Amino acid sequence: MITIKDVAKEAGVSVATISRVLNNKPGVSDETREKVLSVIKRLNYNPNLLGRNLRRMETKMVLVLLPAISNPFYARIVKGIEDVAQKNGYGVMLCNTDSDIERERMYLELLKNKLSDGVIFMAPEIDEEELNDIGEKYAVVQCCEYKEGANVSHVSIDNYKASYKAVKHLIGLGHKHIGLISCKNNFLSTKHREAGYKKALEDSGIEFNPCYIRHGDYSFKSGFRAAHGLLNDFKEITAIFAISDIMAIGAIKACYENGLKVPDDIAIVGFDNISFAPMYNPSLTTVSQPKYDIGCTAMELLIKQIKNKGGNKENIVLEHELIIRQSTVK
Amino acid sequence: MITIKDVAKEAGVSVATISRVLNNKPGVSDETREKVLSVIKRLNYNPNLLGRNLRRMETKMVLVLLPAISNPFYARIVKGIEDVAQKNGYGVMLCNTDSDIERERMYLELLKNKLSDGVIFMAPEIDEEELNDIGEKYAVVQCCEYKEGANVSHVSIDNYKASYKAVKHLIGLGHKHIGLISCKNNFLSTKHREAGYKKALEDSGIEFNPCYIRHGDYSFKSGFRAAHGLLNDFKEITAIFAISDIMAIGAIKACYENGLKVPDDIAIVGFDNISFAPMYNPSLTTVSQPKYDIGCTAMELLIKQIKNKGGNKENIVLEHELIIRQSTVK
DNA sequence: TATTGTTATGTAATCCGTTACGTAAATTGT
DNA sequence: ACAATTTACGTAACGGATTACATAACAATA
Repeated sequence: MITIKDVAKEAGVSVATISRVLNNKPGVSDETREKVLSVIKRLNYNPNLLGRNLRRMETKMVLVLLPAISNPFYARIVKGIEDVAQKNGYGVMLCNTDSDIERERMYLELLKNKLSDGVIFMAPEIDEEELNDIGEKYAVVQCCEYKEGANVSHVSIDNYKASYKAVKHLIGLGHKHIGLISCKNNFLSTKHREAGYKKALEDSGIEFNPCYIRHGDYSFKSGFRAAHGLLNDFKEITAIFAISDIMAIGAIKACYENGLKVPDDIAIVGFDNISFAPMYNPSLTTVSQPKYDIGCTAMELLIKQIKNKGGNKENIVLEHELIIRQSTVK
Repeated sequence: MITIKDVAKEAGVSVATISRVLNNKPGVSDETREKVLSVIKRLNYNPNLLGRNLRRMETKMVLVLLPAISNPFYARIVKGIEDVAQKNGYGVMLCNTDSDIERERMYLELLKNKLSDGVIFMAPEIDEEELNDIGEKYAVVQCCEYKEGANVSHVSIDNYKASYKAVKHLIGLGHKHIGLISCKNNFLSTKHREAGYKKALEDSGIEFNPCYIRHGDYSFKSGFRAAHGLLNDFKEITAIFAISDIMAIGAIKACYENGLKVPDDIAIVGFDNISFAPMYNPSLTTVSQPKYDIGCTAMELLIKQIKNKGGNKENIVLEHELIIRQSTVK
């Protein structure tokens, strides 16, 4: 392997000069600089970042922990993160936690072991306390999903308002019996979306029926089953709001298999506006999160923290938007 | 920051002993070992891997370069890669290249700079020569998509046979005018899938009509447009084969918007069996690749190369399967 | 001419953990 | 009881790049 020493010897200068050239530092004559550069090229030298990183005690790498890359919801967010990262000279490592706390902890080792300068959680599995501990020592940002108690920055939308708006849309179309497909988990977004659903009903003088809520796990199948159950048990239901697009799509599929047409017989609203939402048949009415901006903002917060050695915690709420498509209106 | 020296001082032993305990090496008495472990826990010490990696000249990290994490096709493959990696003590960094050769090169620096022990390409943008150069010095595996000329291992299916089988399925259902939605790119898979299409027609005595081929870019929209064009220009077409599921889904959507029912009026076949294929309405007939196994195999090959310092190039072809769903048969 | 400042470059310490080698003590064998 | 072996540890070199500090050459100023 070629090291900085080899280059120094070949160019007839010291390693310090090579280092200065590599890092574009002043104090090197143009002549020497060019000679060094040509030797670097000739020897095909690549600086060993393990050495540099050890010395500088930084890696210019950040960790992004996501429950599943298969979830299309994250794609645009990650794009935002990557674009900002690249602009600032950072690399991004995406890591799948599979919503498994052990895997999450395993990847967090990369942070503790100095192999990464900071971390963005898409949906932390660890609890408030652990998150807090990490947040005290390292640069951490939560993105979309977050733990309320933890003193750790986050970027998200107002899920309560968004959900409220989605259900109000259905009510505005004349629906009075509206099912909800939610999830059994501790996510704050879930709690807020359920609360928004209830508030919208209440504000419109519609009585809340707890039996109209079914629980899935964000999967297509769970959405399918939940909708199937709702439609069988409550013939009066004419609309369903699902707290994720994938479950909403499962619900549409269930409607069709039950001989019901969407939106003619049943209206469906999802949440997230994943890339498949406009592709589906019928295309899906849903709440759009400004995913790209969320990603950009999260990365910007993280970089700020890295630079300030962990200072400034901030919480940022971005605007959502209801996108009306075929699944509620012809 | 707490270093190995602090731990050594606190435990009253030398750094060598700490290191031996950290790495489970022999030559430490049980008593000392326990004392060291308790100090490590008490001080909340995390070894700095930058030091270790520099000394060992390895990182136990591998790079996975994929064109877009938003493409659901890669999800299961990545899962396979990760599972095998974890079993062998490797971490996986996923990196989005956006099919951008510069971004790809940027991430390849991580390999050249020793921040990663090897790389798996999902679809290399760099040409044969560059790939060859990298393959000579580093551990490299190509996964699914590959460059034929490069002397670099790959894992894939037989796209020619798979495509042949898909088109034969349509012919077996009585279709004689079959459109093809392909892509304009240099992927070998594309070439092979087109060739399989032609061969299937030929073997069944159906004349190949070059106008029946339209080109997309793997996107939903491009599939939509291609199908739209085909249906408008050639009323006799009763079936369409798309070389990717997403384009096939675009095609289905186009059919519905043209007032044609799938599969009653038009049969559609896709390729890849992404997670959305069974969810779609109608569910999509498609060619399934053993994605999880492909991922596992690729990672196994890579680990073998890392251990053998770049030796043994291997090419492995895994079996595909045609999955028949609603889009071709009621 | 003596002094000060500037520029280009080199020397060596440093970052943290690993490991080859050395040593002293304990154990075994005869 | 003595030599040979084993065990448990320590010392210091090492990996590659960075950087504080030192130095030498030269120019500018008084």
